[in-house]
Amino acid sequence: MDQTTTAPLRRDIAEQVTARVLDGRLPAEARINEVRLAAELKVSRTPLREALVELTDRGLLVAEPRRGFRVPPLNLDEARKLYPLVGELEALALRWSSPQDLLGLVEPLERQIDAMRAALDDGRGLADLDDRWHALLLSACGNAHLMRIIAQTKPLLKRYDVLYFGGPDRARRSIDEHRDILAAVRDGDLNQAARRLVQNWVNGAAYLGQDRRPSGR
Amino acid sequence: MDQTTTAPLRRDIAEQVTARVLDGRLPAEARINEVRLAAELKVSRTPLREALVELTDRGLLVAEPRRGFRVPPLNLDEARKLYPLVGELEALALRWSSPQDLLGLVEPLERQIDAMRAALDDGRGLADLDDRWHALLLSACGNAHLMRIIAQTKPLLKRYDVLYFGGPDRARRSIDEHRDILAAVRDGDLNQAARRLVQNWVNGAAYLGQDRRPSGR
DNA sequence: GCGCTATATTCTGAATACAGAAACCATATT
DNA sequence: AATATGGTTTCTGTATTCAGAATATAGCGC
Repeated sequence: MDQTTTAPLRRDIAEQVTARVLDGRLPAEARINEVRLAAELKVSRTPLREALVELTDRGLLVAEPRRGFRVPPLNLDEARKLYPLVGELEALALRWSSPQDLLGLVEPLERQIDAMRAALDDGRGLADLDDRWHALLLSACGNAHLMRIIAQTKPLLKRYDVLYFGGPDRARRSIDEHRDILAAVRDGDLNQAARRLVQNWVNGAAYLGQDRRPSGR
Repeated sequence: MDQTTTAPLRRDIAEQVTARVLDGRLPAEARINEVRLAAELKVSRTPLREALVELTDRGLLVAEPRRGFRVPPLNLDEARKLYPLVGELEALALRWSSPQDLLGLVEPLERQIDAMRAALDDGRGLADLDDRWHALLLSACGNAHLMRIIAQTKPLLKRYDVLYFGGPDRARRSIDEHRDILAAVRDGDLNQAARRLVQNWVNGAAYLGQDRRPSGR
């Protein structure tokens, strides 16, 4: 069977650096000190730099000529463009999915929605469930390059995602949107489903502008 | 202009390696010998590897766990998915362009089409003009991430593009399609223009099936 | 002669070393 | 006191070195 294929070190590192950018351990605007970060991650600079180059190519970091890597500033304007972008990319993936395979996904997708309803108050858990739901929905798309692009683009958006944490009202609405998307899938109307999927992301962007309310309740 | 800003070496290297993949000096299936390639490019392995990591992340190369980097095989099925993908990405960029800015582009785009008509027999020059036309058409799109994705995806397709080189008949048809796209832009009907843009790419894919032998022996 | 195993070589992946640019700091000068 | 300036230190970008896996080669047994 499959032996333990040693993944290249840069893969792990890229994931860890991504996590640090998303959770703010590497905050916006921060310059990255390669030696210190390498020490923290217990690796040498070489694979770390390879990971940083990867992330820079995806837009999660920026490289300034002789000044190294930096976490780009948070930019509401950029965020407002990213949400529709991910929406359209996912919509494309959905339209290009195999309709039969999609029908097989209806039931697990339904169950996931139930799970989300049960986790209305757990912001982080809900975000995870949301991610998995979208991933599952798009798992029937055979366009590998599109899927790669989506996977590489979503972290850019996640950086803003964590900011708003819509709260239960937003969560409820999003769950309803998921239900409607799923209904269109069940009907075999992929175009309708795709439109609703875009709308789901666009609606997510709408929550960016307003002040971030602490999730107290 | 600011010329003193030394671009990182990996940028040059990535471009040179891309060129070698596209023109076949690094043929499909070829494994990349890092020391040899570094010697040929007169650089050390470190920035070369950084460039290879970049290109792998874009899908132009593949990395096998402990066997290094490889040029992925040509895959007609992949190509047939890449053309519509680039088409949809460009269509998106067009729909998101500033209508006013687009109107300002109509005249230069018209001139470029004339230049293409004059270069009907020069396959390589024509391909260049085509590239520039599309780049110009999308230059009014302000979505930086989408533009980056497009720029990173097109080389994947170029690998197949050079194979067919449709000939003057295909060229003539493509030029007509460009004219029709431009007409829709002139009318301010971006959706129509976007649809025609997708079709232009899809038609490009149609020329792939022809004279390319598969591997089965 | 053919196949298998042991050994040598090659190559990648990672660590370390080095050179030059940028940032920092302290001092001196107006 | 504020600012310019020279020197020092830090950090990046690149080169080189090292270790271990993968592949090729030669030797050995059958």
